[in-house]
Amino acid sequence: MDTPPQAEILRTDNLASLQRQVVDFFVDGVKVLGMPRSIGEIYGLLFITPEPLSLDDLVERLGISKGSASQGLRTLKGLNAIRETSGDVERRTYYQPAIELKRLVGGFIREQVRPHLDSGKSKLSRLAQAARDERDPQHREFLADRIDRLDHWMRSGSRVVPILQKLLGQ
Amino acid sequence: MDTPPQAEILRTDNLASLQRQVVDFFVDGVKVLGMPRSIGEIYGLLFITPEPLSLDDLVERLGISKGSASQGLRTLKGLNAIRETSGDVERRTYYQPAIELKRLVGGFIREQVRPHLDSGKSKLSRLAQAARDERDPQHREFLADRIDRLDHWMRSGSRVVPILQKLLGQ
DNA sequence: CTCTTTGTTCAAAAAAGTTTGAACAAACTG
DNA sequence: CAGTTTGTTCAAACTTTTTTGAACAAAGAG
Repeated sequence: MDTPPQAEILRTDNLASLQRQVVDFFVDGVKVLGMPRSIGEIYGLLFITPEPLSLDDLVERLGISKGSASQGLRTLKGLNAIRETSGDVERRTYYQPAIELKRLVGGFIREQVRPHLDSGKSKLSRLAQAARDERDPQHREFLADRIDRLDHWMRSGSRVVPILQKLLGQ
Repeated sequence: MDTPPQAEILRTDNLASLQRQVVDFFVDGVKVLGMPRSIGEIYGLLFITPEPLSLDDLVERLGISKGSASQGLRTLKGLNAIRETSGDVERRTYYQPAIELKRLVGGFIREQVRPHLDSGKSKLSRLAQAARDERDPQHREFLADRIDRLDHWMRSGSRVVPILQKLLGQ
């Protein structure tokens, strides 16, 4: 946590200064959300480029590997963060960014937030059961209290998610 | 992202099963928030232990190094997530968890959310300036549009934070 | 069917992030 | 003061995560 930013200097890409700035902006953004830099680079470049880009365009302009680009595009698809434009004659697939905040937030919540809330809830009920097995009544009460509190936290979280989603809708 | 959980098997600690479960629950929790496991372990153990614990208690029970424990406690202090109990006669410092969700959320927002929002805003204004330097009017308009959109996103984010904080205020 | 283009997969390499532990500082004790 | 206890620091070791790139699959073109 809190490690100083790496050099940022020797990346060999083919971007103009403004593009690089935007890409870095998104790299920071996705890092905050716990995602790898390649995701931010790909989305960022799509975001600041008027025309749709192909996988090979991304590889060339960002100076990343085909593997990274392919994997990054897959994740972005899963998040509903990009659209594929099926070129009519072209065989190659071209990508454009989804730019509606609502859509992006929705994808993130579906893919990254909900699963954790769900698995947390199931762990919590196993935990509650274990707490009931405690022999010492005093300690059992303490455990029940703490686990109850955890349960409240999780509920608060679940309650807040749709509100958040609504507030960021547009 | 999305890497399978590691073994979790060879850790040598001195915890009962239920304690271990709770600690792991918090480890997962802080990982989601982008923090290292030691933070989750320390907070988790404090959370599920009735009496205050010292740094050496944490080292011994969790099987982590003094360095980790010291650094973890420092971070938790910064987040307002623990309280130090100044033992009257005891020289040693003992720690208890702060268990009010409001307080925890507040600390997290102050330490982890606000700084990113702030640095994002300043990067964005530099970006807006750069966009005005674009020569081609068509492309300049495109850039202005995109950067304007980014600005809206940041504003939405800033607007939502205090609401979130209020909603989670117990 | 063979060649080419486009994209995917995944083991190994590299990078990033975390933990350790020995050296050090601070402050109390006798 | 010298010795002890408590806690901090930070470079090196280690762990985890990400990226690379070569091998492979799929599907169109000739």
